[in-house]
Amino acid sequence: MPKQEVDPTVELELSVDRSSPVPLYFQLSQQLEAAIEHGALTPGSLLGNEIELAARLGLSRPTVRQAIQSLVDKGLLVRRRGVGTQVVHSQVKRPLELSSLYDDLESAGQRPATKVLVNTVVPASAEVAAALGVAEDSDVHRIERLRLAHNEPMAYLCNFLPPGLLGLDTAQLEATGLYRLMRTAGITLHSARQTIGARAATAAEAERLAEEEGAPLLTMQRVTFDDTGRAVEYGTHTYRPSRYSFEFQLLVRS
Amino acid sequence: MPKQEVDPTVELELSVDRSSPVPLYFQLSQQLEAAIEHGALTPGSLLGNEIELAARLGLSRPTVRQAIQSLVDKGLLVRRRGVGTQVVHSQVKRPLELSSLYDDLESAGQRPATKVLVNTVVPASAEVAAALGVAEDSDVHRIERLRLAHNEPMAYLCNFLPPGLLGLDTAQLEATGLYRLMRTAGITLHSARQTIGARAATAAEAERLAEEEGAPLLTMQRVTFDDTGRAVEYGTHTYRPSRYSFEFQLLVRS
DNA sequence: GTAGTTTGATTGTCCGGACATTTGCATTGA
DNA sequence: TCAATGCAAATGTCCGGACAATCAAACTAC
Repeated sequence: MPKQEVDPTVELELSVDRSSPVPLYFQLSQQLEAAIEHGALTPGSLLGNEIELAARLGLSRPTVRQAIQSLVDKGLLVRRRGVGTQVVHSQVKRPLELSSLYDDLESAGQRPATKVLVNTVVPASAEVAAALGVAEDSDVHRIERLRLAHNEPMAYLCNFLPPGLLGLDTAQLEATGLYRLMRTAGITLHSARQTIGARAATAAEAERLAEEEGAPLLTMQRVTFDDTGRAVEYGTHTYRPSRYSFEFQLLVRS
Repeated sequence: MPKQEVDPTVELELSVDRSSPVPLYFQLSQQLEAAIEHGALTPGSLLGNEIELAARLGLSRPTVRQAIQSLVDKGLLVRRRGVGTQVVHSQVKRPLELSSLYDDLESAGQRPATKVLVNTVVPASAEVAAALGVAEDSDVHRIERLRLAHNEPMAYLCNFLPPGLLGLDTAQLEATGLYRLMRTAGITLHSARQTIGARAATAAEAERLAEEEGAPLLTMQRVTFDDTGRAVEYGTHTYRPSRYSFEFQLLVRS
């Protein structure tokens, strides 16, 4: 007699609230994600078939599929036709997201500090104009900031923004990150194009970051677009590699 | 009389082949993507409502939605309830994918060359064992390669693989990339955890890459997992920043 | 004229079903 | 014993419909 595989979801307390305004598929996917997170669904275990799961919850199969699919897109589950849906052996933290350095540091418990060096309006150089898609020599905001952690400089951030998009208050910039300001101003961030590289520090850069001239620096350039396709920010950042590196998770598009 | 907005999809020749084995939603999404790619669907234009589109193609609305959704996930379209579906103002190239340096170079028309320096089996160090999830001192493959473009060294790649996963033929490694070898060996890549940083070159590193000691180097470490959650590769790479930088597109998870 | 209201258009969610395709396992046959 | 066949299970694809939520524009009232 073959070993009877126990369906883990049977023991799981799954339920949906039909009177709630939050979509049913979302309620389900959140519960499944939580179960995976705290180990109720162990990696590698099968996730019992969709039909029965739908029946037990009183949902339709498309709704259950939508919930499962969202977790597959997050990389938490793997589906195999003819086999079933499996929980991926973790290691999955979170995919690379469009996050600000500020948020990264804050979630790492570093209590970042920001010092605004420059907050002014300048004519756009050719490089900035091309990145933001505005006319050369037209007005753009220029912000230069120094990001500190534990009172040590960590990164030098130079950003350009198109005019009239955002009220750029120096006090607010020191209290939070630029991305958070943009979001609260009603800008829907959509995508960004990034380049990460390295180079030797110039004398000016070295001074700002308390490094020596010629020391290796990690560099990042980014143009960010909102959901209408407008470029809303162009940034040129330099990081001290001893204090910061880019860490992220990628999923294979299949 | 208000200006009559012309629905761009009306002029588009969309059609599906029901006898084809390729899914209908996929046929549609490919045609839409192609139309966006070569400009038949201009950025910012509305993509006429789903219901009518479905009717015109003789498809059901869920099928059309599935096609549209896949393009939304790729960042090519934006949906707004009560408004419609818009083509994103381009700038979108491709999202960050789990690609090999080899493929990157090849698609840039650089005809990369690879020189295998080391291809052997060694006992796993603590670091390697932790990354691959194997016992310390157990056997692992070790590969060291030098990647060249235009006869100039560009990157030094050091990789560790668990044993028995792959036949590692030196000739094959020089002819193509490691990732392509893994895929053709039937390994389904799923996700990877990466760290990108910078540091000064040691004397040995400088010699390998034809740089000077202390010159800035771009570094990348990566652990790759297949869809069963096994770690299938751990790599430590160093790049010459004058020859290579990481360039990619991110989408905001919403 | 301006502010608030209605209304039409469009996507979001959800249902219940049908059949196809793939996989793994058990059975059968040589 | 081993290979080929058949079967059951699971996900993949697709349909047609229903109602809800949201947004923008037209409309109305002041």
